[in-house]
Amino acid sequence: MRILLVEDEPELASALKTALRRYDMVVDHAASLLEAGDFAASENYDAILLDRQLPDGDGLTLVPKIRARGNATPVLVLTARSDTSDKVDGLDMGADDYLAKPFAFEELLARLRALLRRPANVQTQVIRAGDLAFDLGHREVLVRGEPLTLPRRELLVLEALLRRTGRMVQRSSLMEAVFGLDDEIQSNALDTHVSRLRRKLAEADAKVEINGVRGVGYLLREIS
Amino acid sequence: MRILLVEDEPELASALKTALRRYDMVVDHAASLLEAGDFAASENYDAILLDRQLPDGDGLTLVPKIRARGNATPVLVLTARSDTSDKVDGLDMGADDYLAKPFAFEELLARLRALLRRPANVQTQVIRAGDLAFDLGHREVLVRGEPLTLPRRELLVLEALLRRTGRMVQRSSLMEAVFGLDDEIQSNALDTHVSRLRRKLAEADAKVEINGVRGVGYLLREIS
DNA sequence: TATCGCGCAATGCTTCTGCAATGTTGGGGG
DNA sequence: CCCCCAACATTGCAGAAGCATTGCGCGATA
Repeated sequence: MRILLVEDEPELASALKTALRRYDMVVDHAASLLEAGDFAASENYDAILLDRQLPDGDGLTLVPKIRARGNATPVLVLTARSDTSDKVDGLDMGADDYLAKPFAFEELLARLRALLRRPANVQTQVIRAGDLAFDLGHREVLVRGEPLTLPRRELLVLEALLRRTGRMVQRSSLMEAVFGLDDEIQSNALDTHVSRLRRKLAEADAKVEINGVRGVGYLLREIS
Repeated sequence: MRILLVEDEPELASALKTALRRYDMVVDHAASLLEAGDFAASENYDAILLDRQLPDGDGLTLVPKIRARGNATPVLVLTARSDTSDKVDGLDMGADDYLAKPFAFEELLARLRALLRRPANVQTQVIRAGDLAFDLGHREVLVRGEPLTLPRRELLVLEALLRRTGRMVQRSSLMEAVFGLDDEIQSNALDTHVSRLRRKLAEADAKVEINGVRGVGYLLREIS
C-alpha cells in the first residue's frame, strides 16, 4: 500500500510517516501543494492524506485538479477547521473523508482502512500460493498455519509478487511497490531483499519459489 | 473503464448497468456462461463482475477458463451464498474479491475501485496467436496460461512478429525492432535469435510457427 | 545500548548474445 | 535436369552483462 502524505508541518509529517510505516505502508511525503501535485501525477497511490493549510494555498484545491486528470484515488482531508460547512466543501470538491485536527492516530488509521476497504473486523482477503497464506488485512504470512515473520521490505516484495502469482512482475513495478520516492536507492537493494526472502521461503518450505527473469523482473511460482 | 457484467437476472443486471454507467464505465452484459466466455475472449476488460448462479452453470467455472487463456482481468464474484468455504473456493479459483448478495451498491463500487486501483491489475494490451498470449505491458508470454520466459532479444523478435501475425515482416524492420538503431550488428544474430525462439515455441507446443521467406523476411503463422 | 533492518558494495556465478563455422535449402542458370 | 551459389538454419563458444549472495556498518527501534 502506497500513501501520499501532504503536510507542511515537519513534526506531524514525520510522526505520521513513522506511524504509517508501522502498518507496512510506503509513504511519500509532500510539504507543499506544488510538490503534492507532481507526486500525485507521477505515481499511483492507494490513498492521499491531505492537509488543508499549506504554504502555497488550500490543500483542497488539489482534489479537483487530480480528479480532472481522471485520478480516483481516495482522499482523506486533515484540517484544523472543523465546522460543518468546511466538511461539506471538502466532500463537494471530491474528497472522500474528512478528519479534524487534533485527531487520534487510531481514528486516522480506521478511516484510512475504511477508504481502502480493508476493515479489520470484516473477513480480510487472503492470497494463497503453495503452502503460503498472506493475510492482507492483518499483514501476516502463514506457512501451513505457522506464522512466518518477515521484515517490512521483504513483506512488500512478497505481497507484490503474490498479487501476481505465476506471472511476471516487472522490476520497475516491484521497485514502486517496495520503495518510496525519497528512499533514494542506488544499489541492488531490491535484489538483496529478493535473495533474503528466497532463503526464508526455502527454509520455511513454503512450496513457492521466486524466479528472476533477466532484463524483465521476477515471478513467484508454486512448486510441488 | 470497461466492465463485463455477467448476471442472468434481467432486473438486477439492468440496474447495475445503469448505475455503473453513471461512473463512466462502459458495461457489456452477458446473461449466460457461454456468452460471458465469448465476451471475455474477444475483448479486453478492466474488470469482470460475475454472478455464480447462471442458467448454464456455476459462474465460478469461468474464472479458471479465462485464466488459462492468459487473461488476468480482476474478477469480482457476486453470490447469494456467503459462507466462508464458498469465499475460499472463489478466491482459490482465481477470483479477486467476493461480495454476498444482497449488497449495497456503494460497497460494490468501492470494491470495484479497489480492484481497479491495484497497480498489478492495470489492464495491458495482450496479443494472442495459437496458444500464445503476449502481455505487452508486463513483457510476459503465456502458453495456455503457463508462463514462458524468454530472453530480451527473443522477446523482441516475438513481439514484432506477433504484431503482424500471419503477415510478412521485412528483415530490415525486424532488425530495427530487435536491435534498435544504436546496436551495430554485423552478423547473423537475428537468424540466431529466430532459431532459438523457434525451438522454444516448438518445445512449449505454442501452436505457432515462424516461416522464413528468402530475400524478404519472416512471418509467424498459427498452426492447428 | 543491544538488536534488527536495510542499503551498499565486492564477489562469484548464470545466462544471454554476438559471432563464426558448418549444415541445409531452394532457385536460377548452364 | 542438375549443379552451384546465395540465403537461411543451427550450434558451440567466449566475452559481457545482469543477477545472486554475503558480510559489513550505519541508523533506526525498543
